[in-house]
Amino acid sequence: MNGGASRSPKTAQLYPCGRSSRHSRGTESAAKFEEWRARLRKHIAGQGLKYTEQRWKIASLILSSGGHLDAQELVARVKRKHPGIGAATVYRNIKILCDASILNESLVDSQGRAIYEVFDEAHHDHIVCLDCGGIFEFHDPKLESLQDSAAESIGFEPVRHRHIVYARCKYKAKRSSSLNEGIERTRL
Amino acid sequence: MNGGASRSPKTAQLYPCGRSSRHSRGTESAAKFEEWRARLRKHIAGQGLKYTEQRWKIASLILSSGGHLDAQELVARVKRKHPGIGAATVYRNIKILCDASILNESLVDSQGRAIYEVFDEAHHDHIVCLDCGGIFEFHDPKLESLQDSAAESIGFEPVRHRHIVYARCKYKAKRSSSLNEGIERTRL
DNA sequence: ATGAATGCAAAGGTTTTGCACCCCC
DNA sequence: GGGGGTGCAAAACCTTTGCATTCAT
Repeated sequence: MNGGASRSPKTAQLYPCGRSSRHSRGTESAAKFEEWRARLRKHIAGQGLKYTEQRWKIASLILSSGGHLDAQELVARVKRKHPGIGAATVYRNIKILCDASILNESLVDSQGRAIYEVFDEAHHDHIVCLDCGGIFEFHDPKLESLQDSAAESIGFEPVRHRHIVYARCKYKAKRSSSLNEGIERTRL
Repeated sequence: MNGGASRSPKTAQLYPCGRSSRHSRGTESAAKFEEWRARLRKHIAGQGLKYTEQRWKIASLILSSGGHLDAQELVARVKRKHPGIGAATVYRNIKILCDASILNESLVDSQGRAIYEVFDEAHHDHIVCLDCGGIFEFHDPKLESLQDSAAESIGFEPVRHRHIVYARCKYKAKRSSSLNEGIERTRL
C-alpha cells in the first residue's frame, strides 16, 4: 500500500513524484527521544502502569519512522525489527501510546484505514496524494476559523475535526521541481 | 450505536437534542424513485451487469431510509426487511451502487466506520455530533475554495476531500430551540 | 510479592470468496 | 443458452481476549 515509503530514513527522494516522505518532525534527535521517553514514563507512572522494554521499543520505532502508519504496518515493522514482540502487544500499546499523547490517530487513508502519527501539539490537516500514496500535512488558520464559525452558526460547538484533501501531485511535480523542497509540512 | 436514530421516518424529533435525523433528501418521492431506478438501469446496462430484484430492493431500502448508514447497519436492515437476501449480496451491491452513483461513501463515523449515504450531486461536508451521535450536513463555498487554494498553493491538484467536524449540539439545543427547525442540511 | 505486561493461541467480528444453482437479457 | 447474480458456507482478515508465565517496582 503506502508500504516501502518510509523504509530508508536517510534517502530524501522516496515518492514517485519526487517528494520526500519525511515531514518536519521526521526522525527525532537523541534529545527529543529522551523527551518522549520522559513523557512515556510520566504517563505510565500516573496510571499505575509499568515501563517495559517492549513498550519503549514500539514507541521508539514509531518515533524514528516519524511518518504516518496504520496498525498493520506498525505490527509488521515491529515484527521485522523485534521478532520477539507479539502482535497483541503492539495493539495493546498503540492505545497506551495514544493515551500518553505520543501517538495520535488521524484517520486519513484513502481506504479508510486508521492512520497513526507521532503526536503533534500543533494541529494540522492532511493531504493524501492519489498519485503517490504519500500523506502530507498542511495548516491554514483561516480555514480553521471559517470551519468553526460554520459549525457554530448552525448551533454546534466544534470539538475536533478531520480535514483530508485527496489530491494529485504528479502533474505539478513534473512542471515545477522547485516545489519539492521543504513542503512536506506547510503552514499557510 | 447510532442505531435507532433513523428507524421511524415519520417522527420528527429523533435525537436527544431535539434535532431531526432527516435531512433535505430524506425519504424520496415515487417520481424520484423512478429516477434512481433509471439511473441504476443505465449504469447496469453500460457495464454488462444485470438488473435483479435483490439489487433494486437493496437500493430502494437505502433510498427510503435516506440517512447515513454503515455497511453493517445496511446488512441488518436488508435482513430485517428481506430475510432471503444474504449478506454477501448486500456487500457486493454496495460497491455496484457506489459505482452507479446511487450510494456514496463518506467516512464520517467517530469510530472510523465507513458511512454510506444516498448520492448527492451537491457536495457537502459533515458534522458528527458527539452528544447525540447524529450526522448532519453543511456546505460553505468559501471553505471549499480556501481549501482548494491551500492544496494548490503547495503543489497539489485537489480531487475530493473529506471534511468532518466533530461537535456538540447539547449546549446550544438547550438554549435555543429555534435552531431546531430546518438545519439538518445547511448551506452557508 | 504483587499486579501489570507479555506471548501465544484461540476467539470475535466483519468482509470476501468459492461454488452450485438460478435467472435476467 | 450464457454469463452475471445469488445464497450459503467457508475462508480471509484484522483485532481483541484468555491464560499461563515473566517482569517491573
